[in-house]
Amino acid sequence: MNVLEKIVNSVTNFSKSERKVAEVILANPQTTIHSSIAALAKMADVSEPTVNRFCRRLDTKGFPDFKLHLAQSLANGTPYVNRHVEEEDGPEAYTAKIFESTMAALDSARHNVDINTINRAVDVLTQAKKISFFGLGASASVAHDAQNKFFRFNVPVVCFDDIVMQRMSAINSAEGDVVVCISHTGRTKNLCDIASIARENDATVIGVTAYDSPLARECTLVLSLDVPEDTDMYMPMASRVAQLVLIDILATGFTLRRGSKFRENLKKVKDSLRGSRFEKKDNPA
Amino acid sequence: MNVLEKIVNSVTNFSKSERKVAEVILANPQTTIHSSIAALAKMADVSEPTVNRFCRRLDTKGFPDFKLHLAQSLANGTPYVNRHVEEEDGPEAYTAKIFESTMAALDSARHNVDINTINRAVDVLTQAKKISFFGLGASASVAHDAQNKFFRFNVPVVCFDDIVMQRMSAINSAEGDVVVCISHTGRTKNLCDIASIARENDATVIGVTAYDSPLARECTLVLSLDVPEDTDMYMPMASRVAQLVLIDILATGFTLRRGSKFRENLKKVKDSLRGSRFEKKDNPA
DNA sequence: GCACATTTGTAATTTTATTACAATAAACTT
DNA sequence: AAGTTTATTGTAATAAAATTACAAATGTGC
Repeated sequence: MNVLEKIVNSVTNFSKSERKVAEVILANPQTTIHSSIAALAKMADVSEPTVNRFCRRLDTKGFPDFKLHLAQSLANGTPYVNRHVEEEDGPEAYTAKIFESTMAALDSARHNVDINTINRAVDVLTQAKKISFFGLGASASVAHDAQNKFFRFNVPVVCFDDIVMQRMSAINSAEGDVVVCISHTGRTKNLCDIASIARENDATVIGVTAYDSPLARECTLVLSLDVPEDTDMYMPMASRVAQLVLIDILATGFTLRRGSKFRENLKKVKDSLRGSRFEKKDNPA
Repeated sequence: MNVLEKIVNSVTNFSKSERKVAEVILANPQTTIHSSIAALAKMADVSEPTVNRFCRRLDTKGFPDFKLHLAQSLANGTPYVNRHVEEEDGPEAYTAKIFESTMAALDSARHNVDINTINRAVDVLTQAKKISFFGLGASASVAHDAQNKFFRFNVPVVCFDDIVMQRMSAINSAEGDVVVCISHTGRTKNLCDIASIARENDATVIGVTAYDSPLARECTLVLSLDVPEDTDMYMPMASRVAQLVLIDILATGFTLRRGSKFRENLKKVKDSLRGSRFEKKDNPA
């Protein structure tokens, strides 16, 4: 356990003077690691040996060792845990929490995702005659993003966030076409229909969705991303970031499969943007 | 920069004896933080002052301070470094690399982002009569996502990924309106125009873009995210994830500012989706 | 209110780090 | 290549910091 947490947890075991020391340390931990035992003792208005005893009570070898542990706690604190945003949080607090819980979500997704399925999805995508990305609501922007990526590969790509268009597109799909359905919950009725229609027309359907959901059952291949979502906010946040990263992975797999010759192509696409941009001073031509 | 990396990087600037010290430290960093200067000097077979000079060369105040920095580096363990995808990478490799570099990007963004500006942006957004999100290319999907979030707040929100629509919308903006322009590079000419037009019409312009870019100069408020992008892939990946997280943060700040009463509203929006979804077995009604 | 235990502080000691300076080694000049 | 300069390293003295031993003070139970 982290020293800082340890201090908080064992406050009850401390004596009066030790508590004074704890308070000073918790109030300015960053200062503490750069202070001598004498300075800290003075700040807490106790004697030096009291500080030393305080350190020992926390199972450290002494004051310098304690500072080491404290420094480590401060370096990363609780690395990437899913901390929920609370009513009273100020900007620093909620910013940190959202970054951290997003990272925690990615970390979790990384361990849960099935590499094998990813590989098969890449297989299917590289051989596709046409690729369609469908999503609704929050997942629509993920579908758009996917389109923006795969479009660069010079493959026919479509993306619809309109049920009617999706439906028409699905009905027109044929063998060799790949339909990617994106939905965090996997319970959106309309999207399940789309998946079902596409399959009936012999398209391969990849679901970026929850394993064991109605949508998953309609798909040929399911890419599941078990992400713990903070439902307090009533908005999909971390889950959608994980979906995007998954798209990045599929796109990367795609380019790698196609080989280096193909990557020249990507460079061309990127270079084509130059005309629409202001040049960087240090990057003429 | 992390002390360990610093040692590796500045190895060329070291003298012979200092290099001996560096080797010993790199070989057993964990031991180092629990050693005295005398012990370390002996291990490296140099004198104590040499060790001290070594520490100073690394911009630390002395040996104890150096140990503190080293402890922090070790705590971090630099778990999420930006590892580049390579030609020969298999699915496990590139999947892991993309997850990790995305997380590294978020970690970096977290430390670079200016909380103060975030707070001011939230201020401005909560007071907006109308909010517009504009992005082009890869940033368009970020804009869509933002729309999807802010739309739930029952505030007038628009989002265009079409230059003509953006232009018309910008020209019609007025005091009290907030325009959010999203662009990783900040060099997209058309978007700079939009920002400029919006400002001329007294709208507040928030730029989610690179600090010190043409777009940034047109904005009232700049939210910069200094993310190291893997340009080998010729696609914006990590940077766009960071932008999304930033949107999440702004949306969260918005809801917190509005208070708990307002959050009831969000729940209603979410509940409204129920009809379009298959119910969960364990969640009837 | 006294004996005992716990907590806290003072002062001495020890450990640890730093400084000042001298010796050595390397580089450069003529 | 010898002499001069500069950089590097080490020795010994000094200073700083932390720890220990012990004594005073405070609190607790009977």
